[in-house]
Amino acid sequence: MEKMTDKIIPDVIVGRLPRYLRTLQHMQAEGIQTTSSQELGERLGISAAQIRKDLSQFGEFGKQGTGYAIPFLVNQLRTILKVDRLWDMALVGAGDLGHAIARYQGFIDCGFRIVMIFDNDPVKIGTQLGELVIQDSAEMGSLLKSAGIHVAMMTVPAAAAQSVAEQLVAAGVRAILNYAPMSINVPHDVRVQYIDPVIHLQRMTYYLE
Amino acid sequence: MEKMTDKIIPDVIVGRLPRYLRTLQHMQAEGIQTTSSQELGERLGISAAQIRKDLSQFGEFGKQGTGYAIPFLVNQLRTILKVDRLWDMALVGAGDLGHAIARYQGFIDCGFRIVMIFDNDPVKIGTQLGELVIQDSAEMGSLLKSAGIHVAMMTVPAAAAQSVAEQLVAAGVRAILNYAPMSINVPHDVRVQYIDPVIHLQRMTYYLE
DNA sequence: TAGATTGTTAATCGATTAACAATC
DNA sequence: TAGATTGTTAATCGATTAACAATC
Repeated sequence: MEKMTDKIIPDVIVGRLPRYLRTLQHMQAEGIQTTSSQELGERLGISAAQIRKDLSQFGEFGKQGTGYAIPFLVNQLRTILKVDRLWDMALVGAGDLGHAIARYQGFIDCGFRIVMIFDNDPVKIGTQLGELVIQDSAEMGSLLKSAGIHVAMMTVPAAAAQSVAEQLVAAGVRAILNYAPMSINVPHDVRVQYIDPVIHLQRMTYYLE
Repeated sequence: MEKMTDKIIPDVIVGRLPRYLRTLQHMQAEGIQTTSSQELGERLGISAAQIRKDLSQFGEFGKQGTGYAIPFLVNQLRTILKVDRLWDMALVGAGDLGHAIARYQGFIDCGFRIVMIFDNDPVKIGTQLGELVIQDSAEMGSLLKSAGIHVAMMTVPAAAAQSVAEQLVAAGVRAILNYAPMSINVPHDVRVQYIDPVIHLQRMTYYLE
C-alpha cells in the first residue's frame, strides 16, 4: 500500500516516464553514457524544463554541469515504474492480434512476460501458441487466482470486452491493457489502458487536407 | 488548407472526439436513438460538462430537455474527424503484427482501408496477405506518390523506424501510426501517433502493489 | 406546464514554461 | 576557473468544473 507520506504524482507525469525510460534505454544501447534534459527532450519532442521538473518529483538524479548518468537514471526509472521485476501477464483472446502479441519478443526486457493465454473457442483451446498452450476461458478465474496474476491484456471482440474485464477483476487483476475497441467500466482501483488504432487514426485525419 | 477564420481546437479535445464517436456508434448498434451528455459521460468515464463543452466547440448539436440525437451526432463527428470518407492507407512491415493488422476487419467501417503493404524481406515480397500482395519497400516512395496516399501504419523494427518514417514523409504521407517502440522525428506538419503496449503497461505498474 | 438538459460563463484547478541561483 | 546544466520558483498558460439562464 502506498504510504500516506508519499507525494501524489500527477498521472500525466507518470505517463511520460515510460517514454523517458524507453528513450534512455535506446541511448544506452547506442553506447551513450550521459545525457542532458536538453538532449533527451530533443529526442522525445518534450521541453527540457518539463523533463527536469518531471524527474525532480522523484529525486535528484542529475548533476549540475554534466547532466544525467544514463545507467543510473534507467535504474531509477525502472524502480519507480516497478519494472525492476518481471510481471506475469495473462493474454485473453487468441485471434490474429493475440497470436502476434503472444509472439512479440519486446516484453521480456521491459518487465513483462505472458504466462497464460485464454480463448473460448474449442478449436483453439489446447493448441500451442509460442511456448504456451491456449487454455479455456471458463477456467480463467481460478487459474489467474492461483497464479496470483495482476496484469492482463485483452484481445477479444468488443462485445465480449466488458464481460471479460469483469472476470479479470474478479480474479484479482488490477491492470488491464484493452485492445478491444470498447470502453470498459471497472472499479476505481483497477487501471485500464486502451489500444485502438482507429482512435489514433481518426485523431490524425482531423488535421489532414 | 484550414481557413484563417476557423477556430483552433485544442488537441486534447480532438483526441476525445474519436472516443465519443466510437461510443455513440456502439449505442446506435444497440438501437438507442437519443442520449445525454450525462449518459455518454458515464459510458466513457468523462464528466457531462466536459462532453458538452467539447461538442459546443463545433456547433449546437443537442436540444435542451432531450439531449442529442445519436444518428445526427454520429454524422457530425464523422464529418468533423473527416472519416465521412474512406482513407487509403499503406502498411509498412509484414511481420506478425503487420499480418494481424492487415487482417483486421475494424478499419473499413471507421473510415480507413489498407491498400498497400510493404516489406523489405525478399522472402515476403510477392506473397499474398489478405487481398493484397506484399510489395518491395524499395518501390514504396514512387508507389505511394502515384497512389496519393497520405496515411500510413508502421510495424517495423525500432531500428528501422526513423528511416522508414523519413521515406514515408518524402512520399507525401502526412499521418503516421507508429507501432515501433521508438520515438520518430518528422516535420511539424506531419502527424504521428504511437502504439506501444510496453508504454501502457509500465504506466499501470507504477500504481500496482 | 413541469422536468430535463443544453450551451455558455466564470471560477477553479492543474500543467507548462521561463528564469536563475546553485554548483558540478 | 569558465562553461554547462541541474533543481526549483514564480509566472503563465490552458483545461476542467460548477452553475445557471435558456428553452425544448
